[in-house]
Amino acid sequence: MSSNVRVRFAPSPTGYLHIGGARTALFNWLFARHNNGIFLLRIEDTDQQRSTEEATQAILDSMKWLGLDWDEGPYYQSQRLSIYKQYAENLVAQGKAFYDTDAEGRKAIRFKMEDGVTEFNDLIHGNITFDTALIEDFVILKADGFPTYNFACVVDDADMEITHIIRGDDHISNTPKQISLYNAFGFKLPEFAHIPMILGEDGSRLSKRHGATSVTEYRDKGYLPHALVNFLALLGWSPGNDQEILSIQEMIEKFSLKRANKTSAQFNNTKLDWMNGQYIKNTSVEQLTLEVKGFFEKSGIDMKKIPAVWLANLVKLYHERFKTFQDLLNQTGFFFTDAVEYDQAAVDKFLKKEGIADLLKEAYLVLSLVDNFDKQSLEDCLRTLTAKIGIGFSKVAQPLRVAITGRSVSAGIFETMELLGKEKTLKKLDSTIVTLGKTFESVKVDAEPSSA
RNA sequence: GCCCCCAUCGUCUAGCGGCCCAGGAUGCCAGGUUCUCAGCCUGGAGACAGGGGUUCAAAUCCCCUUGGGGGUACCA
Repeated sequence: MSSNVRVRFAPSPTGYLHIGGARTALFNWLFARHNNGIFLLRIEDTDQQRSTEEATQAILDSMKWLGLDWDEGPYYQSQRLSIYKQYAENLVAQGKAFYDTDAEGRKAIRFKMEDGVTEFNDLIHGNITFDTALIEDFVILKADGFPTYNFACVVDDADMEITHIIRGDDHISNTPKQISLYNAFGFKLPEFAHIPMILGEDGSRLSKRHGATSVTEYRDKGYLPHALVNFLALLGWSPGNDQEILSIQEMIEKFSLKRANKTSAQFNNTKLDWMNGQYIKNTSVEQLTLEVKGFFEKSGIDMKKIPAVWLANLVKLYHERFKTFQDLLNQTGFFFTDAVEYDQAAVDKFLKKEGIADLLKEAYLVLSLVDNFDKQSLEDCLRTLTAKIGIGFSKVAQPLRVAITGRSVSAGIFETMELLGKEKTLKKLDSTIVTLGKTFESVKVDAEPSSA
């Protein structure tokens, strides 16, 4: 069943789609889908200086990545110049607008603001009143023949029969101008819903200095689009119960402007990370493996030599341990290199002890004798070793972990060795034993070469 | 400066006059599981910006103050 609801997302292509814009797009999209209405996309490229094709493409890509599909458009305002001109001249003919030349000699058309009171009922804020005497006659058609935002917006929204204007509340103060325009033309007024803005983590306006602010950056850092959508949906809206993880379908079913907030929200990367982790845990290993492959490839790892089964095992081992694909890459980088990159703190804590080299050599020896290099055999092997020496298991597990992975933190040591394989495990271990003798000064070890 | 919007734990929020000495999530702290971390489980600390009203009763309604955000362009 369709309805007459028609909404739009109308970004200006002067930069990437940022988080705030994405949330506005999402609310429009959810509103349209919930009401079986139409969601259309309109590119407001009326600023010839700042609009770029790259930005337009980035916005379209971001929308697609997020899954925000549109039913009409994208329409480009730059292709509708004659329409705006016609409407503007019509206003001049009616005496509601006039030509004006500024100090720089630029000739533009200005709209005559009538003194009075403009009041409208915002779907989110309720009644909002403005004294239009405080608003000056504003330009509607610039000297370059392009319309200004307020003008093009009204002409298009009326022409495209937009029923609900859902946009950031930074547009509240534009609304009286637009309403005056609607009235001047005799257009039917749409409903207005001004949703709060998204602020940076420090509560100030979201800007580049807050780190990642564009949708593409989140994509490139290995976030899942649904997680971002879910997170964004909960910024300024809630389903009314304690549910935080919602499928797209659930969001559509439950979405309502009545449950949208008036208060601006601060973007919180930490919670986004948690949510992305939740989505990763709820995504199958098969699916993740596919995406991880693509992500690792883009990150410069030669995946052609990596068997699919092996990668799936890696993903399985880290399934509950990583929050983003970038995070996974950071944690598992050592699997893809021969050299061991040491974390200094880990070395200081676990390798700079007397007798460590000997202990690792013993470990090397027994490990080299393990035929089936699987986690069970490895566990039996190492537990036997520590029992024989008479030390706690962690006394060997940690040095071994640092020796092989370079860090004090990793997935289970047996699983890690199994996945790494006997050859590479021994190679890394040997490399550490050698390094211990050479450069980890303050450690007294014999200069004899490590056994192989 | 002027105009507009907003105000519940650090953060995201539930709450729409009594069910709230305020619930959930995240983050943080502690304990458990354990080869480390993560995860998971259990517990804990943590908020109605301040001041006036209205009312038998206010986080919820009104006013003021303060704080934050937005606008004031031939930007959108």
